[in-house]
Amino acid sequence: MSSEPAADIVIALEIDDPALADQLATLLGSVAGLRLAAPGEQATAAIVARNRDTAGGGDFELTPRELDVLALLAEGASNKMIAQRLGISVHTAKFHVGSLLDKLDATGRTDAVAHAARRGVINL
Amino acid sequence: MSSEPAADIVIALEIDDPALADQLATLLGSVAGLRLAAPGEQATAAIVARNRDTAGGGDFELTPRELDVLALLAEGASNKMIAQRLGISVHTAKFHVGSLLDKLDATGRTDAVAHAARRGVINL
DNA sequence: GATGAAACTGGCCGGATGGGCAGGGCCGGG
DNA sequence: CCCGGCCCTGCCCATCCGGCCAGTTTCATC
Repeated sequence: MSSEPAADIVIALEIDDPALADQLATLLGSVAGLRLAAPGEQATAAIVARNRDTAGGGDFELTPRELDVLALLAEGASNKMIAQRLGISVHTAKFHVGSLLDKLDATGRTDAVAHAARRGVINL
Repeated sequence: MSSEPAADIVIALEIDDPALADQLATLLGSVAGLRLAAPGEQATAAIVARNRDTAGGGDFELTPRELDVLALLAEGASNKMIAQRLGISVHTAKFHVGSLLDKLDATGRTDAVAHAARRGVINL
């Protein structure tokens, strides 16, 4: 293995705004001596948003009930647990989870909490 | 969408480590479409240190392979996807996920990524 | 050579998950 | 009054998940 004198600086993008994140990813992707972090990778530094601008594209509105199940989802709760905690039936829990997956554009509950955490909808 | 780079992205450096800050300043200073913020200037984004020292008591010893599947887990990947991405069988993927659940004290894969994110093992 | 850890693979099975279908009630805007 | 959104519930079904059993190889250490 060719050991370079200085390893690349690994930078994680923690930007809510998809457009801005994409711009930065493009700009930084071609910079030598610097590399974007893969999901889950330990980064040296992170880029965070500074000014809170109203997100134009990825704007979604979760209903109060959906926020409830999302919080429980982040705790690793099963549909049965969600139903018990919220005093609703398992079917309704699945119903809300389904809406969450749709609105968050997630393939599963794990992906849903990851996306929500990335966008700052929930706080892990 | 023809989005023209109307204005440069202004980035503030908020790094304690002078050496790292200097490196980043040098690297980013030569990137077109992006400039560093003047002192006190309103920045679009900020770069913060993500150097987490996990040394201490509660530190996990996840094997390299387990870190691989954990990263994919954070992307919402199914066992099948993990197997394909890693070039292993679904059984082995499930095996590693099982070890992960055990070591992270999680009840499921969703709980596992939440715990891992909370403890800084991964960054979403 | 033995011993252990890590990685890998297989089968089996109960339960959870996700998506589809179908309803219902409540409430506010047009 | 009717329509739409939100919330709730039921059933069916293919798939996935997690845990159990079993085995293999490779590698480093003793």
